[in-house]
Amino acid sequence: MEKINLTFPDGSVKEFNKGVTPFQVAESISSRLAGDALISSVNGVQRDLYYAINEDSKIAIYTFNNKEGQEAYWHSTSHLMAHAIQVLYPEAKFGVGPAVEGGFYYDIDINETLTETDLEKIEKKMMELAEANSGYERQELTQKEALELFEKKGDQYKIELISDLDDKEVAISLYHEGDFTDLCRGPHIPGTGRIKYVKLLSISGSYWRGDEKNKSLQRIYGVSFPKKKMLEEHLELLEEAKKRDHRKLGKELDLFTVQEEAGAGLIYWHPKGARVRHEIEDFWRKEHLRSGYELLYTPHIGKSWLWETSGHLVNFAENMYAPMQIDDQNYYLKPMNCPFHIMIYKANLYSYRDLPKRWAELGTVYRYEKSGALHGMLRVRGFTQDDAHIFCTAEQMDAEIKRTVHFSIHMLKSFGFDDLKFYVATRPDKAIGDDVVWEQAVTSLKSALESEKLDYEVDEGGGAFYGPKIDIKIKDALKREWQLSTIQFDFNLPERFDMKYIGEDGKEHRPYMVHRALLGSIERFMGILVEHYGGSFPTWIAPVQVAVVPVSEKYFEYAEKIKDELLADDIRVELDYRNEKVGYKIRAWETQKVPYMLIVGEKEVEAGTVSVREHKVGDKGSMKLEEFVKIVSEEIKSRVNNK
RNA sequence: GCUGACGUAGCUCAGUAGGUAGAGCACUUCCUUGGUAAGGAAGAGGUCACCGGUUCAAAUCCGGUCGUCAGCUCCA
Repeated sequence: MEKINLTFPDGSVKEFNKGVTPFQVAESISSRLAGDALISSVNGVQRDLYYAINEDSKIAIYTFNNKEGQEAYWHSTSHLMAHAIQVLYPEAKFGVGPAVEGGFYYDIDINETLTETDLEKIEKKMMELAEANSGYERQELTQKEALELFEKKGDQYKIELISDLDDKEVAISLYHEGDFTDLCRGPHIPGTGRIKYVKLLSISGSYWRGDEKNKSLQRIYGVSFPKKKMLEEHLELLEEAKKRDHRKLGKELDLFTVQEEAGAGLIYWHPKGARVRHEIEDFWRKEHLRSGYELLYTPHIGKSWLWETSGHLVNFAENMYAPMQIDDQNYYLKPMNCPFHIMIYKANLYSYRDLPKRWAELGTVYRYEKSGALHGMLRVRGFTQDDAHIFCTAEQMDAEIKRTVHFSIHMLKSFGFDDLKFYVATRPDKAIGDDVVWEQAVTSLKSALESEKLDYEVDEGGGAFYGPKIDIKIKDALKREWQLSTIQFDFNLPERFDMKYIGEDGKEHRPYMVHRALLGSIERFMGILVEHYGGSFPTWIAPVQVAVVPVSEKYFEYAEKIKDELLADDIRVELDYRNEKVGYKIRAWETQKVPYMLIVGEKEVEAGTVSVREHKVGDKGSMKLEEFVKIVSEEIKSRVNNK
């Protein structure tokens, strides 16, 4: 028997018979691995477990514990779901059914509208089919053969997909599983029996190939796991996300509303939400001043000249609101702050000695968003960017980028976001500015991250048309990613507005320009903050920091004294005058997620103390008010986020 | 914007063989003055999102508008 050498991910090499399959390789390691193995990769190409290896190769075996294995598992489950649907709805036509983050989906075309009950039916059928434990068998064929097959089935979507493939470049493959056949690149898990726990989560519309001109299909989302506990944990996480939904908490904690009568996508900040916002903005301003920024205020509308010059009317028109006529001139509501900051720059002639200029503004902008895109505070039509523009010389560029990245990390961490991911987005297809400048700018962005020893991913072609950018995403308490910061080069505006500065040589030069937003928008940031903390804000940003709870009205006078002293110490305090028992009041403030309660009754009046109760923790015993003030003030001052 | 679902008191929700509305919480008043997650009683509160249609009669059926939700698309 001819032998081949297989190299494992850890670098070790083992000898096998030629034609060995990844499954046999797994078996040779342990029966447990063979049982858990889902797919493999041979020389970097993902393969089914029964793929015959005929030459020396690098091999890796994937189980559900690997991202690769998980994807295959979910992908195979989507086939199983399609299978079940075909059994239940023989007329069904199938679109695509990939694995996605957190599960899988399949787009199907059937005449009736599916409901939640139908999902249960499909789920049940899937489990039935899984028990049959049929294998996923691969078959390769030519484009012509594939077309004939699906024409016979009358599946126009698959026909369209196959027509776009080229069988000289890629193998066109089918996978058979029981009596279900699907066009699929693979690989798949060994058999349906591996699929143990399935939950179909939701159903919604989606266009064939994501194009709204195409027919709308029904998309069923689901998730599956090999172990019951995994499914339970996953569902718990979804449950937790629902509990933390900022729209729900926004209502419960009376932070904000969006009102139908007043307009979609427009946020009304209630007093409690406004207090949180005030804290965020106050901190933001102080930190910017400390970091060498100057603050600006600019108007909310501007003449069309501004937007013609900036190019917004050409490139951003679909997001701008219709103009209003003032003295026979067209004025537009601003979708961005940059032209205004540039106007301030142009009001003076600067020397290279004056640069860099770092100008920041909490600038409220309005953008038209499609009604279906609106979502609580996360996607709105009017929002306040924590915007800034940096104008500098070419020589200063690298240092400014580094400085901005540094500052951004500081800001995000200050709010308790410690898990950060960095992305560098490069030149998109339609872009202005020449390649050399783009190259320089991208290098500058990358080296800024590298010098800070920060890992980053490159988002090829993800830059704005006017320049490349660094995006920073955070992971919240539920491990969900949100993009917050963006740091963008701009090769466009300095040119269009003919900006200049006088260099050392006495001649005019074009300044470099960087746009940046660190928190993104205050509305969106607030929404994310609410979800991250599940409404239990750190004391320094909590709308109410302390609630004073008198045991009965006999102690109102003492309670008022306490309240006044806390107010004098700049602590946000409320006194509960309600004619209720302590238990009732404690429950009320606890559900309002107030960090501290001070219970005062006869004992406290006599001893001159307060009884402290901490949110989520409970009774902390009694102490002198001064002592409590010291503890809380320190907590606020050092902005403790995680207790 | 598109597809689908939904829109009943401040909030969470009941309410289909079409016969002009109900609960809990919250709110108001009274009783109670009570120690660490809901004391008791009474009361007030809704042109059932809006507009139009079918009908003797519409929260309920039909159409349109607005809005919300899940996605698609897009993004701070």
